[in-house]
Amino acid sequence: MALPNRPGTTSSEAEAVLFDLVDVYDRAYEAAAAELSLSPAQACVLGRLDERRGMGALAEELGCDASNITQIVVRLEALGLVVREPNPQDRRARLVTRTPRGDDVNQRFATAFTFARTAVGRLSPDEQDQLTALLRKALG
Amino acid sequence: MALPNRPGTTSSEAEAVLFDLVDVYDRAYEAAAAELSLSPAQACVLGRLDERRGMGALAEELGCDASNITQIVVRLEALGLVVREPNPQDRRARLVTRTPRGDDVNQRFATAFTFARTAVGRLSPDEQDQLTALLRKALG
DNA sequence: CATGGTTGCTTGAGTGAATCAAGCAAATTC
DNA sequence: GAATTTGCTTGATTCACTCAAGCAACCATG
Repeated sequence: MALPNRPGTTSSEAEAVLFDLVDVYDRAYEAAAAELSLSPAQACVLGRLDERRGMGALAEELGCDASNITQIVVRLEALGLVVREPNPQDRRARLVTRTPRGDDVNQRFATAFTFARTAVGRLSPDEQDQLTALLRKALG
Repeated sequence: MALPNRPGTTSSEAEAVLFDLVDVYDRAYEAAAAELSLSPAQACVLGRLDERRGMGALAEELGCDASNITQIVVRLEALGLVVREPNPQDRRARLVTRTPRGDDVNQRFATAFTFARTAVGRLSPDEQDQLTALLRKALG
């Protein structure tokens, strides 16, 4: 299990709940990925492939180096969850697509990662709206 | 930058804001650690050392293998931020303490990691209470 | 067109986090 | 006092991540 991104001290109660939330969320994400024998990074990339797209687009969206994506995609490909096809428009580029098995695993991941669904589900529709508004405001 | 723990699809708005929140939080934590040339895991361990404690206690609190803690502490020790002293009560065990430099770096990390403080600070005291209550309820 | 720069991706080297298995020494239990 | 358990470290392995370098293919511009 990955170490939490949790500071040592907390000044307000609201902050403390926030830390808890992030911690529980991250662990749930990791656990859901692990159920399918995926790393969090692999689950994340797999989830972005509803449409076929290039390596560079993935790197940019996910905010990391292209070579990082290469590695992760290579592993997903080795697992048979993804294929890299040549891009007919640009022979340098490669388009990544989920295989049917990849679709299946991705679907099962979405089912297994219940955290956000469950958490939001504990709130009434009104409360959900309040939460949304408060978090939007807090995020600035 | 680490890949986000973000699923591919989102069903409700509240969920989407939650994903954003976690994403922004994690990136802010990582960035604050990076400012001090620490990894997130190192910053996390350093933050737990307000009192001296054993390796095992750290591992248990942070929910990971003891050997993982060993590595991280070894690196923190190499950076001069932490020392491992023998435990007079139990000669198998070792107590980890921050050095003065460790205290300083930890303090500067706490200052640099403004995310939660800033986010909560955008809310009025009433709103903070509402948020706390909603998140508590959502966390179950 | 040629040639020079840019883009898209991969490779290689290096670091760190994480896990598991194995080991060792000190403590505990019986 | 022998067997077990506890606390930690070591070693091996995997993966994520970054940076630098490289290689094609694309795209100017003259």
